[in-house]
Amino acid sequence: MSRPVMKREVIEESAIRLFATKGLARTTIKDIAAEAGVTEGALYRYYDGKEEMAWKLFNRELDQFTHLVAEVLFDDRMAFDLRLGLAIQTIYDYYTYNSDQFAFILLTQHGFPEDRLLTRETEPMGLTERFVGQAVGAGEIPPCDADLHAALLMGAIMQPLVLHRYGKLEITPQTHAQVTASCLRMLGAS
Amino acid sequence: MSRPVMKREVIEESAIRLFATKGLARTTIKDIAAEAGVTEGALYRYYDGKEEMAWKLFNRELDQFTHLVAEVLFDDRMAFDLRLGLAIQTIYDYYTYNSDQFAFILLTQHGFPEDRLLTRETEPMGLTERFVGQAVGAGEIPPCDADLHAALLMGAIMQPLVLHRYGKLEITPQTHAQVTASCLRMLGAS
DNA sequence: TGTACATCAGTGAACGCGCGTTCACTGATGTAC
DNA sequence: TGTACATCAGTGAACGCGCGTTCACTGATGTAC
Repeated sequence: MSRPVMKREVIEESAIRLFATKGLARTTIKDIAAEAGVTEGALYRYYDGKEEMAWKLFNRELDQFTHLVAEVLFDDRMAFDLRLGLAIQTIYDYYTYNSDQFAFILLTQHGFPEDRLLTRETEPMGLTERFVGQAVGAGEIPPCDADLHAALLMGAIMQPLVLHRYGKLEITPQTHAQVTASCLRMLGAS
Repeated sequence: MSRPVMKREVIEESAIRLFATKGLARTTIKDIAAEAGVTEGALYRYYDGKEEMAWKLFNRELDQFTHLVAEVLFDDRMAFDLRLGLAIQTIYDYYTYNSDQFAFILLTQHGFPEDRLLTRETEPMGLTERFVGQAVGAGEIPPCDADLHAALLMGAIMQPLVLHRYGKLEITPQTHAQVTASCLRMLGAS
C-alpha cells in the first residue's frame, strides 16, 4: 500500500543540521548523504542541486518561523507589552526546541549570493517595523523612528541566541523575561 | 634605494573588500589576484594559503577595531553615559569610513572552522561585559546580568549596521545618537 | 492465487570542472669591487 | 663610472584533488489480468 519510506525528510534534516553547524560552504553533498545514510545521488531526486536545496530549505524554515512569531506579535486581543513578551518567549522557545532550524536561519541568512537578497514577503525586518509603528500609532510607546527601533529590537533579541550558539552566553528559562523587560525599557514603555 | 613597490597591501585590501562583499567561501584566489592586479602566485609570497590569509587579516582588523573602541569605552575621565555614546559614535564612524573592513569583521566572524573559535584576548563580548559590570559596580545603572546586557547592547548597536550593509536601513549622521539614547534607556540609565 | 510487467526511490561508479597550490623562471633593482 | 653578481617580488603554466553533478542501473513494491 505504501511505497518504501522516502528518505527526503532524513536528507533535509541532515542538511539543515549540517548547514547550521558547519555553514553552507563547508558542508558538502557527501557530508549530507553520509549523515542521512544515503548515497550522494539520492539528493538529486528531490532537488536540482546543493544551492537550490539550501535556498528552498532556508525559505521554508524562515517562513515557518516568521509566521509563528507574527501570529503572536499581531494578536489584537493582547496589549502591546504582552504581545512583545510572548513573541520573545516564542522566539526563545523556538531556539530551544528547534535549535538546528533556528541556527540554520540565523547563520546562513547572509550566505547566499547577492541576487537572492530579494525582498521577501514575510521579512522579519518588515514585521518588526510594522509592530513598532503600530505601537507608536496607538500611543503605547513614545514616537520614534520605527525602522531604526525595529533594528535595535531585532539585534537585542537575537544576539543572545547567537552568542549562546557559540558557547559564549548562558540562556536560562528566565532569560526571555529579562530580554523583554530590557526591550520594553528601550522602547520607552515604562 | 627602495625595492619595487610591493603588492602586499594591494592584495590585502582587495581580499578584505571581496571577503566583505562576497563572503569568504565565494571569494576565490583568482578573484583576489584579479582585483589586486597580480597573478595568483603572488599571494603565496605573503601567506601560506587562502584560509590562513583570511584568518590573519580577520584578527588584525578585529584587533584594530576593538582597541579603538576600548580606548573610548574605558576612558576614566568621562562619565558612563558619555563613554557609551562616544564608543557608539566611534563604531558608527568606523563603519562609515572603513566600511569594507567593518563588514569583513562583522560578516565573516562566523565563517571560520570551529577550531578557530578560540577565546580571543580582545573579544568584543568580554569588553562589553566588563563595561556593563563596571557601570553596575559604580552605581551608574541598576544591577543587572552583565553577560546578558552586554549581549543586548552589542546586538542593538550592531544590527542597524548589518541592515544598512544590506540596504534595508538608512543610517544618517544622527543615527548614532538615537542608538545611544535607546541603549541608555535599555540599561536603565535615565 | 500466481505471473508478467510498470514504477520509481535510491545506488554506485564515473566524470569533469574549478579551485587552491606549486615551482621553475624572469627581470628589475641593489651591491661589491 | 662600469661590470658581474645576488636578491627577491611577482609571473605563468601546470597540477591534482575535492567537489557537485550525472546516469545507467537495481530491486523492492504496486498493479493488471
